[in-house]
Parts: sequence; C-alpha cells; structure tokens
Amino acid sequence: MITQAEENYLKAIFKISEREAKAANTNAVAAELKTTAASVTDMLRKLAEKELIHYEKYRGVTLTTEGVRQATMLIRKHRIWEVFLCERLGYAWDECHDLAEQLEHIQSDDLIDRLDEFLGKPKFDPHGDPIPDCDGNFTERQQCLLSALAVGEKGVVVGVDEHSPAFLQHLNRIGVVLGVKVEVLEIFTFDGSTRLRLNGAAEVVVSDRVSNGIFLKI
Amino acid sequence: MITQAEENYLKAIFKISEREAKAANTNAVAAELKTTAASVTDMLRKLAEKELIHYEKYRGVTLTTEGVRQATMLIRKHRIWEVFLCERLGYAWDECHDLAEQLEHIQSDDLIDRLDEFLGKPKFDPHGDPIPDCDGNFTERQQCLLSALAVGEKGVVVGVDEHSPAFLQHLNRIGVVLGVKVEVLEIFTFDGSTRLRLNGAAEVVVSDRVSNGIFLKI
DNA sequence: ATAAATTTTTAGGCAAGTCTAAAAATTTAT
DNA sequence: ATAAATTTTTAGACTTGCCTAAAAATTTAT
Repeated sequence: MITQAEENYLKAIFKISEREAKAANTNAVAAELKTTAASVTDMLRKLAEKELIHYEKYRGVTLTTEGVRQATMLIRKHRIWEVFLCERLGYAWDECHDLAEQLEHIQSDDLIDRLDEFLGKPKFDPHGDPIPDCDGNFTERQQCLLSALAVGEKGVVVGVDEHSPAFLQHLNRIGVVLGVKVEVLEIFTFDGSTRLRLNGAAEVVVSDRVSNGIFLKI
Repeated sequence: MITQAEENYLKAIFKISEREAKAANTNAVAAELKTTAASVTDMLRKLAEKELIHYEKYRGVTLTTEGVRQATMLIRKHRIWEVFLCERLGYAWDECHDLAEQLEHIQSDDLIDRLDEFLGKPKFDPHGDPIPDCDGNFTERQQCLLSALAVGEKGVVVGVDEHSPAFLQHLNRIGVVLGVKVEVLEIFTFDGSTRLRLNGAAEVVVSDRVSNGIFLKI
C-alpha cells in the first residue's frame, strides 16, 4: 500500500525530474511540497525502502521504474478528473486543479479506466496537457511557445506552460483559450510584447510573460 | 477542519442512532467501525471537544445539531456518488459502496451540488435509499417490507434493508431488482418462504431472510 | 444487597508524518 | 587548499489515530 503522502512525494519528484534532467535534490522536493528538508529526508528513506526511488544520501533522488509508473498513473488520474470536472460539471480551467488534487488519490484503477471511457478517452486535459494511457504512454504533441513565432506566423492554442489560477484567469479575460487561432501581427522589441489577431477577428496585445506561457500547434 | 477518521465516526454514530433510538454506546461504535472500544473512547473525547457530539463518560453518545448536519452531508455525498458510479460508469449496485466510501471524503460542497445537478437531482440512490438535499432534508418514502404483505397483495421493489454485496448479488441472480413489480402468490408457514410473481410473468420463491430485506411501495 | 459479568475508560505504547534546532557533508569562493 | 556558505541529515519532539492490558464504573444475577 502506498499512502497519500507518498503519492505526493512521487509526483513532486517526477515533476522536478521532468524539468531538471538531473537527480532531484532535497531542497527542491521540499520547495515543491511546501515542507521542510528534514521531512523530505525522512520520507525519501521510506520511499527508497519501498524501492520507489533511487536514493543516496547527499546525492539527490530519482524514480525507479515502479516509481515512474506510479507517478504516471497519478498524473493520468489527475488529468482525467480534470476533464470530468471541466467538461461535465462546468468548472473553469483555473478551478479544477485543487479538486483533482484530492480526487487523484482515490484508490481504484478500474474507476479511472471507466471514467476515461465515459469521457471518450480524451488525449489532453483542459490545460492541453497530455493524458497518459493505462500503460503510461503519453501522446507526444508537437507544440511551440507563442514567443517562438515570428511576425505573420499562425497557430492554434493547445496548452499552457504556466498553470497558476491567476494566469489562467487572465487568459480567460483576454480571450486566449484552448482552440483559439492566433496570428502574430507585431512584436514590440522594446519589451517583447506581442500584438495578436484571435480567430481572424479581435486584436489583443500580450506581454512576454504571456507569450512564454502559451503553447501553439503550428 | 474535520478529518476522515472523524467523519467515519460521525457516520457510524448516526447510523446506530437511526436504528437504536437511545444513545449509541462505545462498543456499538467500535463494532460498527471494526475497531476497539479504547480507540472509540479516544475519538469521542475529540469529537465532544469539537462539539460534534454530546458525550458523558459511561453514558453513550449522541450527535449535536452540527454533528447531525455533518453526518447527513456525508450520507448525501455517499449516495450521490453511488448514483454517478452506477448510472454513468456502469457499476452494479453491489460494487459501488466501497468506492463511494472513498469519494464521500472529498472536501467540497460545491462539487457535490454540481454533481447532483449533473445527475438530475436524484431522490434515491441505487439501493433505493433517500438522498438528503443540500439542507439535509430526506424525501420520506412510504414503504413496507415484502414480509409484511399477505397473499394476493402487490407492490414495487423500491429499496433494500440489507446492503451486503452477497445479498445484492443474490437479488440480481433471482431477478428482484429496483422497479420490479411483485405479487405474493403463496406464503409457506413452515419456514416463512414466499412464492412471488415478478412483473406479471416469472415465478420465484424467496426465503424469509430475503422477504425481510426488501422494501416495497404498495 | 452483594457478587459476578459486562462495559467503558485509563495508561502506556506504536507508526506515520510533520516540525525546529543542531550537526555533518558538500560545494563555492578566495 | 582552506575557509565560508550552502545543502542535507540527524536528533528529538509533537499530533493523530490506532493498539493491548489493566483498572474503574456500571449493569445483571443471585
């Protein structure tokens, strides 16, 4: 049996490994989980005992094959619940995260497979993040940041690189949501802000922070 | 904040109070939760501290108004999740209990209200048990036990008084499920078993144990 | 009414998960 | 290469929720 606390550690280590490539260090895990380094050290010992991580004192931590499997299944659960919350219960994309954080800990593989089926086996969650299948395979999505486009290029919004409610609410307000077609009209070299046309109609200017947080399919 | 363990105690005390009328005693709570009397005593102190129960040493326990409210909301959550599991995800009525037992602890009143809406505000769960509304009011259902009927009387199956998977699976096998019309054809005084006609067609003989576990609307 | 049986509580302990403060190891800077 | 700064671990403590064994209170039986 794996506890909720252990699950949260596995997810945190997975998330850090995704963006860092090298072994996750104690402080990074502590920061990710908003806890102390001492608590992390305690837990790493337990996870190593259960062979979910490779752990050497002072040398950081990586997930074992089984650890990766568990973490991937948690991400699968999280994202499928997010689809349910947004598509069926009408939650906004900035509201579903905290609930999914609870729901992902429900212990039943069968439940998540049935929910997946019920939702039509979606490939992406409401933020455009890929949902791993029941064998842990992610659909690879070719995408690039809005900030990588040159003037005149076009694309469709397929995801976000920042998931904070504040960012997502801002995107809602300016009308930049999943599926919108954008065309880069002008890039202001002064501050990196970008003027866009949305769905061939409205124009909007976004900051570099925004254009660095949006994924497009070109 | 109320913990999962505390929630389980409130539900257990509510359940016992429902069938016993007098204050629930320590051993009854221990039996209900499959734990020890000593653990129960510990927890009762905490719940009394939080003013969720009235508790006097050696005198048993009853829920306060707030305790009843919390327990009722848990039952609401449990039963709404059961409807979702059976009606939308295709679980059988004997399979949904354990999952609902987990899902009822998800902390969000808004989520359950939306789910309720999504399901069409059902009044009864898959076992025919009433679902309290968001103010805690149960729909009263006039019902009687199958065993209370005389030969020649008819009714419709609206619920069960026993919820064990074994019982529910047995009912499935003999075709006695929610909504089926039954007519009492014969009662064998020898052992109290009953011969029934189902939906005006098939005949079946059920034991007294079965006829004591089925609610009918007459 | 008192002894016996039962129920309930207390006492003490254990595991999980967290924390702070201090010690040890490692990395960085001079 | 050694000192300073940083990172990580250890030590000790706390809370929650559970346990067993023993003591205390209550109920039942004679």
